[in-house]
Amino acid sequence: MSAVVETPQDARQRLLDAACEAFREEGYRVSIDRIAARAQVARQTVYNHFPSKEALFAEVVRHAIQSVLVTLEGDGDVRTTLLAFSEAYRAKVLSPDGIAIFRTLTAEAPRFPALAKQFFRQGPQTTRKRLAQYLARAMQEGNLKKADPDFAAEMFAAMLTDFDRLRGLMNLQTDLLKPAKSAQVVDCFLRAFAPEKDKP
Amino acid sequence: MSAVVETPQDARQRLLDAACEAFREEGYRVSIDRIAARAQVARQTVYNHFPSKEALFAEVVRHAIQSVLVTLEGDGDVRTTLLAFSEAYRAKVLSPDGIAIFRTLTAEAPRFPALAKQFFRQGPQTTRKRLAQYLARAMQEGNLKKADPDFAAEMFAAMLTDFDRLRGLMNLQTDLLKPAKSAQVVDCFLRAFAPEKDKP
DNA sequence: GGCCAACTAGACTAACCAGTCTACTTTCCA
DNA sequence: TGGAAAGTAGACTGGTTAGTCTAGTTGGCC
Repeated sequence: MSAVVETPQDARQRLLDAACEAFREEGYRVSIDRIAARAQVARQTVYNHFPSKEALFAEVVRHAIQSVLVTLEGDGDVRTTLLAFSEAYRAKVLSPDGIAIFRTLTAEAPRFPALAKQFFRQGPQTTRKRLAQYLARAMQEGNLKKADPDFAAEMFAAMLTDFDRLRGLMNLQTDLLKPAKSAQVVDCFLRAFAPEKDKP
Repeated sequence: MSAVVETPQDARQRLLDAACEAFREEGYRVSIDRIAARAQVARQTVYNHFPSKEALFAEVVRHAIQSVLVTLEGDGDVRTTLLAFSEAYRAKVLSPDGIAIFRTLTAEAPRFPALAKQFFRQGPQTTRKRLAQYLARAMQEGNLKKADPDFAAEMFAAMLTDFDRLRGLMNLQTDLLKPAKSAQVVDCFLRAFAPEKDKP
C-alpha cells in the first residue's frame, strides 16, 4: 500500500516524539502499541530502536529533563535579574510539559529510583545551585543580606512555584503566568534578604 | 479449616486498612487480589463492600485526606505559634504517609479529577486558609506587616515543605524534621513580613 | 432446628500487555 | 542486479487484571 518507508533514520525521532507525548498524557502505563500507533510505526520498530519499554521511557525522560532548565542572566540589578529568572522559571515549571514531567516522575519514582535521582539532580538541584551561586555573589557585593545562599535559593524557588504547581498537578486551572505573581514573590524575597542597612 | 468468621462487621475496617497500606506502597496499580490477601479476606468480600476498585480507592483517599490536616494554636507570640505550626506541618506533610498520599494523588489526578480537587480543597487549601486567617489577625494586631494574608500563607507553606517534599517524592533521604529548618524558615518569613517599624 | 447474612475458595470471562517471532516489502547502495 | 538494512503486519506466548458467578461454609438469631 502507501506504507512507504518515508525516511530511513527519523522513524526514531517520530518515535521519541510520540512516546514523549504519550507518556506525558497517559503516564508510564500507556502501552507500547499506543505509542507505536501514535508514531505511525510498527510495534517491532519500537523494539528495533529500544530494547524495552523501560529504556524508551528513560530516553524520553532524559530528553525532557533538559527542557525544564532555566539560566540566570545577571547583568542588571538584583531585582531585575530575579524578576527575569522568575518569569522564565515559572513559565517552564508550570507549563503543561513541566507539570507532566513532574507528575510522571513522581508517580514512577519508586519503580525507577535511578531515573528519579537523575531528574532531581539535573533538574531542580541544578537550578537551585545556579540560583545559589548568583545569590552568593549578590550577598558578597552587599546587594543582599549575608546568609546561607543555598537556603535562600531554596526559599526563593519554593515561593515561586510550590502552590501553583500543586494546582497544576491536581488538574486545576492555574491562572498561570500573570506577571504580578513573580513580582510579588521577588519583592517578598527581597524583603526577607535585604542587606542590613542599619550601619550607624 | 480455621477460617473462622472472626468478626462480622470489621472485615470492612481490615479491608480499608489493608487498602490504605497497599495503595500507599504500590499506588493505584496494586491489584484487588493483593489488597484482599493483605486484609486476609476473599476477593468477593471486597466486592461485597465496595462496588469497584475505584470506589474503594476513593474511600481510602477520603480517609487519608483527613489525616494530613494541621491546626494552628494562636496563644503565644507570633514566632512561637508559627514555629509550633511549622513543626507539626512538616512532620505531617513530609511523613511517609504524607508523601505517599501526595504521590498517589498526583499520579492519578488525570484519572480521578474530582478526587484530586477534593484533596486539594480539603488538604492544602484548608491549611492555607487557616494559616491566612491567623496571619490576618496578626497583621491587624500590628505583629506583622499589613499585606495580603493569602499570599503570605502561600509563601510560608511553600517555604516549609516544597524542596523537602520533592526530595521525598524522588525517594531521596529527607534529612527530615531537624527543627533547625523550621526555625530558619520562620525567621526568614518574619523578616519578609516584619511590621514596618520606621514610624518617626 | 432452621433461616439469613456474610464469608470463602476458586473457576471463569474478557480484556490488556510486554516482548518474540515469522514472513513479507521497500529502499538504497554497491 | 542483487543484497543488506530497515520497516510492516500480524500471529503468538505467557502473564496479569477487574469483575462475575457458583457452590459451599460459618455464625448468629428466632
